Amino acid sequence: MGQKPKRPLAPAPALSAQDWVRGALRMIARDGVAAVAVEPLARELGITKGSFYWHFSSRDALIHAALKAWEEDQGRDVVSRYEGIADSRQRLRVMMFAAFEDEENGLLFAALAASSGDPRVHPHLMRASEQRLALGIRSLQALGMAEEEARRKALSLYASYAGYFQLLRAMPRAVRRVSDLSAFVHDLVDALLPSEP
Amino acid sequence: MGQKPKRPLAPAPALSAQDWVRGALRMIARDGVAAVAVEPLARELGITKGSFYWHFSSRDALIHAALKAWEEDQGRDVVSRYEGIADSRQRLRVMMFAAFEDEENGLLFAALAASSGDPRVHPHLMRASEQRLALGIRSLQALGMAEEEARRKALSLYASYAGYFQLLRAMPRAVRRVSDLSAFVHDLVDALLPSEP
DNA sequence: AGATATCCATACGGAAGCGTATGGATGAGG
DNA sequence: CCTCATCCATACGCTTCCGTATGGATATCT
Repeated sequence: MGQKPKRPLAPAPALSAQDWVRGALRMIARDGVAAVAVEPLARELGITKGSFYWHFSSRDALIHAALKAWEEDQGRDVVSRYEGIADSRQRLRVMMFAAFEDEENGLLFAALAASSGDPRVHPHLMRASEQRLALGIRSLQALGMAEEEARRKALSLYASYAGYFQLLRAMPRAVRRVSDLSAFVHDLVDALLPSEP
Repeated sequence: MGQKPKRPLAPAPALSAQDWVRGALRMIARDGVAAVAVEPLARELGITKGSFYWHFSSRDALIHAALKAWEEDQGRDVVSRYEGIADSRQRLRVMMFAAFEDEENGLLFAALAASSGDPRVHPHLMRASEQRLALGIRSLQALGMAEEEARRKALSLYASYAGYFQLLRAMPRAVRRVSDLSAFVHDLVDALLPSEP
């Protein structure tokens, strides 16, 4: 007697570094990068710091791992899913609809953008954004748009995306009661893309 | 001798609560609401906590004062500057241009939106946003737009605003090298507002 | 069974910030 | 000159978190 194993009965599946990374991403999505703290996260996972410092050398290492995982995800998506679509107009439409419909990713993006002041976040956010912007600009130019205008329009589209999820994160109810999402995106795309040839 | 008055010679102008509020707003604009800390801010002002706790009862009181000041500023601007313009199309154009051109306010808005998870920020951000959105919706309806569409378009405009400054805050150089601001806003307004009658 | 590697608990020291307590400095009024 | 209100400095206890040290538990291999 006198045992106090804390963990009920199961022999504890042993947490992996992945589990910590996923937890960190959850915390980022909820409260931003600055809120990623070792002890609170350990409590959330029902474990102690002892585990954490076995898997990671420091809090910074965890944050970097989480951001790296995020950036790789984004890159994979953009390249694999959209680069392949030949028709530029169609590619842009698909990109926009997919972007707006993936709420989880959109809210995570908003959380990272909210933490853009953090020097650990900045480079990852930068690369992901420039990749998307570049793809948008190329697509618009392929539709016969001059470079300057293509840059402006691509920025408009990207700002709309960023702002939408920023607002959704800040005041979900106010945004959702505005209207149907697909009608919203439809309007947006119709307004910002050049009309069909 | 042996005096160490720290403050050079002038008899110290005596800091006001206003000074602390302004400092808090600077810190918010730079690093978000969570970064508003008493001791660092005191150091920034070349003074100590002793002063702070004479003017304010707590850190929270300072934050609330700063947010209140911000909201009142916003409200005053919207009401006085734009409510008076009779022509709806013109009012919308003026609002958008003024909003995009006021970089300081835009970046402060972005910083507050980035801190939207903070329960102290939320109500203020909410009221300011709903006021602007409502004005946008009314203006668009006055142009003959149906309510549903007006809501969507107003949200598009507001999301563009929010996203633009979020991106400007996150990656100023990347955004600025996209193009001329006024051309950007011109494009945006032309795309999202109904064409002239 | 004994040894080794893996994974985690606990306890500690140190940093940073909040809020309080207390007293010093300065200026205005009597 | 003395007093009192205003404004600030300093020192303290408290909390939260980081990172380290150390040992315990469990599983696997031999």
